Amino acid sequence: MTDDRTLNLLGALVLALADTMKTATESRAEQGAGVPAALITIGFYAGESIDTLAHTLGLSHSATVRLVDRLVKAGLAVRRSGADRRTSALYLSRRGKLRMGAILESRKRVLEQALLPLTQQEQTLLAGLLEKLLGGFTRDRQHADHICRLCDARSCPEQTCPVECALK
Amino acid sequence: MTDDRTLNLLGALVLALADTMKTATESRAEQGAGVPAALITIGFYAGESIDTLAHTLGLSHSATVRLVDRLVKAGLAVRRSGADRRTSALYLSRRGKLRMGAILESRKRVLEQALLPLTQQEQTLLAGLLEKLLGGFTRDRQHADHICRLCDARSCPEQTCPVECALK
DNA sequence: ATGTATGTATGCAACATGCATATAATTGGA
DNA sequence: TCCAATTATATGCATGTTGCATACATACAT
Repeated sequence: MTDDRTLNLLGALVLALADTMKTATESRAEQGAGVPAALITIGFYAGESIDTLAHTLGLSHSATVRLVDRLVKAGLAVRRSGADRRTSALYLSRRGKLRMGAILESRKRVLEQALLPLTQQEQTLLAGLLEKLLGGFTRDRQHADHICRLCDARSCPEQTCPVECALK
Repeated sequence: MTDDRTLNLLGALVLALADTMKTATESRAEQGAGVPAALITIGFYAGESIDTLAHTLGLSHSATVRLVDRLVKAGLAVRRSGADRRTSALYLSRRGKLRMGAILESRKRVLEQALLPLTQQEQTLLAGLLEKLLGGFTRDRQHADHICRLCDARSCPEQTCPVECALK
């Protein structure tokens, strides 16, 4: 039995922050909506296939092919030959890595700014609640990857990530 | 000085919940992305102009005109004459009100489900933190409307809404 | 009265997307 | 060894939403 007002508060914050993150990260991207998540995913999972990327992004296969086309054309990513001769292995170029860094930085600033109203103590408290929420929310492997598609994996060890841990 | 991991947790939850809310509300809408917010906004602010709606939705004027066209064509909304002879006043039809109810219901279910891992106490705690975050995040009138564009105004009195209160 | 601002509508081009389909490569069985 | 089913990628096509520039009507101010 949840207070309806709490629902609205959560819904509103989620919407507001997601909007702002979207704007901030896409302004650094220049090639459309899926780009930030694509760069970050490829960056952290170098050598990934297009198919895997498609699942993480939640796009159709064809949409992902075009997205990769755009990244390659913009000099941000490269297709190399993968394990199979069917599969391409995706990597970020030097430029792509820089872009990825800028996107992560941009996202970080938005979240830092959002957390300013909370004291250190309150932030720790919030982190605990978020862990529980994320743990309960995660459905499966694919969903987990999708949820974490914009995360900065450098500051989020898998062993303690509530999304990862929910799978075990 | 915020822990980087806390940032990721917040970013991940925000992304995950926003995605799910988007999917849930749009599956009830049938005419594209802006529709849920449009129906809810028109529903709670009957007689609103297209221009005002555009600002709340964060769309260009022309995009909003087409959106309203679609709503009208689908029998969900009607254009009536407003204060001016320039301005149209937007209202929901009977069908539109039903649709709005379904969208709100859908959103509510997602948020309720998400909050299940928390005890009653923890939910109250979270609500307090969310109030602070929302209060600090809100920039101005227009931003406030944008943030609350999917809220169920029936369960969120203006006097205590942190987004509203941040403006004063 | 006349020029400026406001609200709405439309022509146009750009762009991302999904579906259906094509092609190439791998795998597993007969 | 060969053929069918599966897997991975790529492309033609249609659809749908968007913003920009522009047009038009109405309101307002000087």
